[in-house]
Amino acid sequence: MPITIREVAERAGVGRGTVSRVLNDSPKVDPRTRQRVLEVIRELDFVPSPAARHLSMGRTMNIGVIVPFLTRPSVVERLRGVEAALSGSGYDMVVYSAETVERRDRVFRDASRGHRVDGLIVVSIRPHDVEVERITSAGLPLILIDAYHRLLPRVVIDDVQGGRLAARHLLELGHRRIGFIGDVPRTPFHFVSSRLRFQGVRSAMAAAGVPMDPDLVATGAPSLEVARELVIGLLSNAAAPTGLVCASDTQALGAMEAVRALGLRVPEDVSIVGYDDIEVAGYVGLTTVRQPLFESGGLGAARLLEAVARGSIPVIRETLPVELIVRATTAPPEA
Amino acid sequence: MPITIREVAERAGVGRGTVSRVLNDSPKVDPRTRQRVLEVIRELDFVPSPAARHLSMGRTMNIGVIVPFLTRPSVVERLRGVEAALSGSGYDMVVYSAETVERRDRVFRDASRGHRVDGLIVVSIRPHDVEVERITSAGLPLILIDAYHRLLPRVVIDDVQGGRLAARHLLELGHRRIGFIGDVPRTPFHFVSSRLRFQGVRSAMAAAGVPMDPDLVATGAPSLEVARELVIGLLSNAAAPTGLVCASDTQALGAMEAVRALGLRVPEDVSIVGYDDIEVAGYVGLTTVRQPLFESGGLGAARLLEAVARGSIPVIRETLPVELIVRATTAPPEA
DNA sequence: TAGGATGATGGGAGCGGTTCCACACCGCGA
DNA sequence: TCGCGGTGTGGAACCGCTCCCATCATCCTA
Repeated sequence: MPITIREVAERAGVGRGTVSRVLNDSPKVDPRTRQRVLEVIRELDFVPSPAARHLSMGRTMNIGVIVPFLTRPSVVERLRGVEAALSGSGYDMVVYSAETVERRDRVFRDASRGHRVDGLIVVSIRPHDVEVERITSAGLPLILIDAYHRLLPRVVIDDVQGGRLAARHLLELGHRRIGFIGDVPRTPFHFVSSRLRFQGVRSAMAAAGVPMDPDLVATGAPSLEVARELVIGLLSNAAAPTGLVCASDTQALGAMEAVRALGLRVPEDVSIVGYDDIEVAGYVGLTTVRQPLFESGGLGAARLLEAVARGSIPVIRETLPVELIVRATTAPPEA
Repeated sequence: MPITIREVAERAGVGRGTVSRVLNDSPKVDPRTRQRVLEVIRELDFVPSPAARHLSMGRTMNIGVIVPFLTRPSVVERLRGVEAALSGSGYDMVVYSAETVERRDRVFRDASRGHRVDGLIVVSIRPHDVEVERITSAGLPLILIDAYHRLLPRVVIDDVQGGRLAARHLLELGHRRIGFIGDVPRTPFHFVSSRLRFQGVRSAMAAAGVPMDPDLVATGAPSLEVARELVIGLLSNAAAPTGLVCASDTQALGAMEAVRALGLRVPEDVSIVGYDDIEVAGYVGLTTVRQPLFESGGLGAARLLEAVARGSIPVIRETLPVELIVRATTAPPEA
């Protein structure tokens, strides 16, 4: 049975209120008394019960993080950022993972109902209006990372710019027939990054006065295998693309495999640009767009903590920049 | 201000005790009363406060998970398994990440002191004896995943067998000069899997009557780059290995890069076996050892939940099997 | 019809903290 | 010497729930 504040008080010969005051370092405690209490606390290895503290203060010292598939490296990286920012703040990180569509809704209810957490971070998922309504009306601070909602604060990464950089790079190399491999347009989670990246590609093309051929755009589940099949389809086309922008490195790897499967070469026959800069990207020499994933998680968490401390809703709409990493999968088109 | 049990009781015209009984579906409640209470609960969208519940029951409904680097895909995969097993159990998952050595100790203290969690899962880290002592004497159920301690229950994967399978595969192909690329022997986290895998390699070699050349063993940080340098060193040797077993796929990728950097070919000049079967392994055709990572997390969490329910310590020492996935990076040695 | 067994219920106590109020004690000036 | 304000302090009340005990209604049996 763990030590309670009462035993500390007895042992130190003071009242429970005084111990509490020491714990919350309230100013009105005699230095000598404080010293004595602190000694007893150390001696007994006393740690106040979070549950009791929460009950009387109405705060839980938990921050909830709702994430989609932990299989996505980008999600994990953001989660790491959140964890790093939370660590040392006194807040614990409670992870709610919405791996499947059915779990999505339950996770939102679990996380936002009752008094489970003091604040909520939602990564890469767009909450429904009713969820937003419930959460905000419950006074629960909420921040989105890599997601958009007109009523909510967010930290996002400049996906449009990322797509633009990728396409512009190919254009500058001299490519004209540029394709795009993206995520399916409408997912139950409302992932939007792929769409935004595509938007960036289009805008770069438009700026360069190069028409975008809709036949060179293909979407599907963001797996290596699906991407490979999509790209095989594109390349079998009469007017095949000479350059491809992919919405993720995983898909870019699939694209590379497709090119090779057709007996073609990267970058001589087809240039490929990925997105994410995952570890193997460097290994295979993939030209890609790097995003500050870790930082986005950290920034979101930091802003949320401020809001929780102030008891207000976070105010931030920040867009972090991306960076093009040129490696070996892009080159001027032959012929 | 959220609804409390008192308001539900008033509105339903019953006592608080009765509402509590309904919530915990205790048998002794008249069906009609229960019905009425449930209606009011739904009507008011009432959710009992976890903090209050915890305080009076002495349970927090939190399970703590201590993990090392979330950058390791294997750790994330196990975490997914834990999360899946916890989901729907009513328990929330609190993640403590020990990214750095300094944080390691603090994380253990945070997680085990006070009444923060009802049970603890430690992934891939070996707790110190004093930590074990403190946690168990506090009556906190604890289970290790991918780690060993003589006093603690565990779920591990058969690393020795994995190493053995990998080496045996190379031996059967006719290799005799077999090397090993592993993790540094002593890390602050006490990672042991690399060592066990090496042990398996040795035992397979011994069983086949093939001597193991200590010059063909190299260890270093488990990154692609470090592995590449190590392998370049090995291959520059007078009597270079024809086959390599690597303690992780990441290292195997580094090894492949090294082989190529030296103008040699995989598998014609050097056969390579990885470990983990991460996503890109299939992509690059890496022969590797697949382990039930997700399952190990799930099994550990399930056993812990049972123990928490029974109020006892978990009793399990389970070793899960591995599987060799033969792809394109292994072949009989030339010459 | 009285008495006992049984089942359903109300409500007090307690979980371990925080907060607030009352009070003891101090030094001060009148 | 007395009264005053300020400072530290002890302890009651409370946070929202569970648990347990006492109470009461009901039904069965002698």
